[in-house]
Amino acid sequence: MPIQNSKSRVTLRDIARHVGVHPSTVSRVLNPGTRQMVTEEIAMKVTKAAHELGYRPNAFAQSLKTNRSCTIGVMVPDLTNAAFAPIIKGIDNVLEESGYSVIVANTDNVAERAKRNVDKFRERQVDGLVIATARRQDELVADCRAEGTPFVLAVRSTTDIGVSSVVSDEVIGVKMVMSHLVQLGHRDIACVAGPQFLSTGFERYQGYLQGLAQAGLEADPDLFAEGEAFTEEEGRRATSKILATREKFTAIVASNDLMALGCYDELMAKGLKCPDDVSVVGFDDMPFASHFNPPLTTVHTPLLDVGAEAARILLEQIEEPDLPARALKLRPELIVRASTAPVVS
Amino acid sequence: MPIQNSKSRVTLRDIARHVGVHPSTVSRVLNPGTRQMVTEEIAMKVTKAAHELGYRPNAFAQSLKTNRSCTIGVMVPDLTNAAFAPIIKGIDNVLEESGYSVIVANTDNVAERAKRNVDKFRERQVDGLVIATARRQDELVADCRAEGTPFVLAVRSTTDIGVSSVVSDEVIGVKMVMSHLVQLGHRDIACVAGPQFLSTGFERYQGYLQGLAQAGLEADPDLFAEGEAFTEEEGRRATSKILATREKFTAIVASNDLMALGCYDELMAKGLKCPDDVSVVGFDDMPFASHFNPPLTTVHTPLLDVGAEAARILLEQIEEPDLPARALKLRPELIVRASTAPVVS
DNA sequence: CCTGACTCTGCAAACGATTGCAGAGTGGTG
DNA sequence: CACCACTCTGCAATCGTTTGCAGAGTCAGG
Repeated sequence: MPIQNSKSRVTLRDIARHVGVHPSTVSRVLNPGTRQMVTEEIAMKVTKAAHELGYRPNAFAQSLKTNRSCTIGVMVPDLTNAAFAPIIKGIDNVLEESGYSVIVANTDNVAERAKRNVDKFRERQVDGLVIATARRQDELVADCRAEGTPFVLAVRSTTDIGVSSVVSDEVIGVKMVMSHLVQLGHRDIACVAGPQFLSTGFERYQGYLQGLAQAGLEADPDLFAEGEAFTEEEGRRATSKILATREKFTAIVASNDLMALGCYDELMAKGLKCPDDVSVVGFDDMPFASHFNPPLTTVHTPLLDVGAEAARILLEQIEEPDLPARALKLRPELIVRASTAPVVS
Repeated sequence: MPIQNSKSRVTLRDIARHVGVHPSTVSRVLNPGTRQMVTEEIAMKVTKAAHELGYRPNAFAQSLKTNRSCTIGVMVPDLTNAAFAPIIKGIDNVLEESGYSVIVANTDNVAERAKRNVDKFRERQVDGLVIATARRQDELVADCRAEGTPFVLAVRSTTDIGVSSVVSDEVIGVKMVMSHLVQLGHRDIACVAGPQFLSTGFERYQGYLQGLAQAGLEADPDLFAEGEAFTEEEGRRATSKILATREKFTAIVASNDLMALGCYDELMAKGLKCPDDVSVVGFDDMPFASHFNPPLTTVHTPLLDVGAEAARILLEQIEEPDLPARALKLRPELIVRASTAPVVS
């Protein structure tokens, strides 16, 4: 087997010379869309030669000419947060089939870094963006709209209308939680909320309020505390704040699983037992939520599907830029585990 | 504010025309390496114009010309496995500073998919690869060597010599585990091993054997079971196999945290308590290992650092392709939590 | 004042593909 | 037999940069 000099790439020209045709002919053969333009016989020879010589199209040259990179950018706030990996996986799964590649960017929740990343994406001419970092009011999103870059929001939406997004239906989710708790006899239900500038934090809190109202319960400001981030520490901090001002309550709705974990920590530190003294419920159903102590009752967000759907919508949008924006809400599911229990009277 | 027609990109030419110089001059100004070739006055004007017009270099054109894509590919077996996200994050962190972007590929542990992904990477002319999917004998790795693509292995190494890799020092890790267990009085220690075709699975098992020997204990084949994958189910299956053949043992060394979780499951199903009846230790210290029930004693693998170092080595390798390969072993750390306890006699 | 050394800028040819256009060849029809 | 329509292939421009080379200009030294 002749060792192919790895420095010298095989180009269309090489094939052309080898077969004895013009490079453009080779190009036509190799592009499915134009293949039928050339005689079958030549086409065969070209394909064969291409294969033998080990031809690999130069993606840059192609992109330069066609202005499409077959690449999409994904922005996540924190790769380490177990919730985002499934999203990326979902995206990757559907994009792989279409020959797209995904470039990921980790913003670590800093806006400035997000901005830099979008810039980098633009330089790389990504065909579209999946944004999982959006705040409810996000200038980056506004920027993308203005620039005309196709993009779709995942998990977190903005207040703007007319932008595509795929999220979990938070309202339904919280309602399930609230009726579950009420059914268990809880009447004093606290809310350890996530940041209100994120749609997830906001909507889950709003849903909590609605849920209370629907059950004929009154919202007590002392039973609410907002964390500054969706983290365990903030969950703990918020819980401790509530515990400090208000003694009696029997359940906590945390805005995501990590914060719920923070509740666990603080309750344990204060000698309270979950679920015996206080029931806790989270959101997202991240991996291992079933292995926490106690196994966490939570609202399952179909993250893989969120990613997959976002990718599909984005693909559509890239194909037909004039398509109207689509806002998709996926159905969440209440997973009852051991962190919620009937209130003992 | 004049709305810039988003269709028409600003090119070097545009700037050149605007300032009244030749495109090549603009190019020189904008490239840090050649900037001092041109008069400061012109350079200033160019920079200013570039900024005003909102110039963004076209990465394709650049790459086409320079043959460098400032892009590296990362292959992971499973994005959803919490262990791999930190690696990617580590990589991203150091690459971002250098202006590189990372393209991720998820192989889902299927070799054929890995192959496709490497092909895709080649088409995209990635400057290098980080491979976290390597088997001990990996033809893909051999392939990459043959092709001369710069790459470095992360977390998992191969039997080849002369390839760069950064992994955790498994031997040290297991030794710490074994002496910890022995010190607690354990003498009948089982091993729930991961796949032996992966370096992690293999070395952790070898270390286990060495550890036994060092403590003057004999290896009992009945106390060993190999899972086919690093998953909770396989961990559970292996545990159940050991439980079936051998009644008496007081500790299990699982080859990673997920498998340890499987041990938990099976022990509980069989009515055994951890750590009262059986101590369990895992590997990796994945996020939330501290929240399992009981909190898991495990060997912390510095995944973020693994990623970061891999990226650094790769960068070096790209800069100077003739550099000798470097195999880096990072120091793991034993994290003692509540899943290990003294053996009660 | 001429020459040589130097500095700066422009020219033009790449990089590897795509694509509108035109021309060559073929075959069918009036 | 002439002409038209049609199919197939080649030509050449183009995408936006980079870069070796050459020419223009400056300056100092002899």
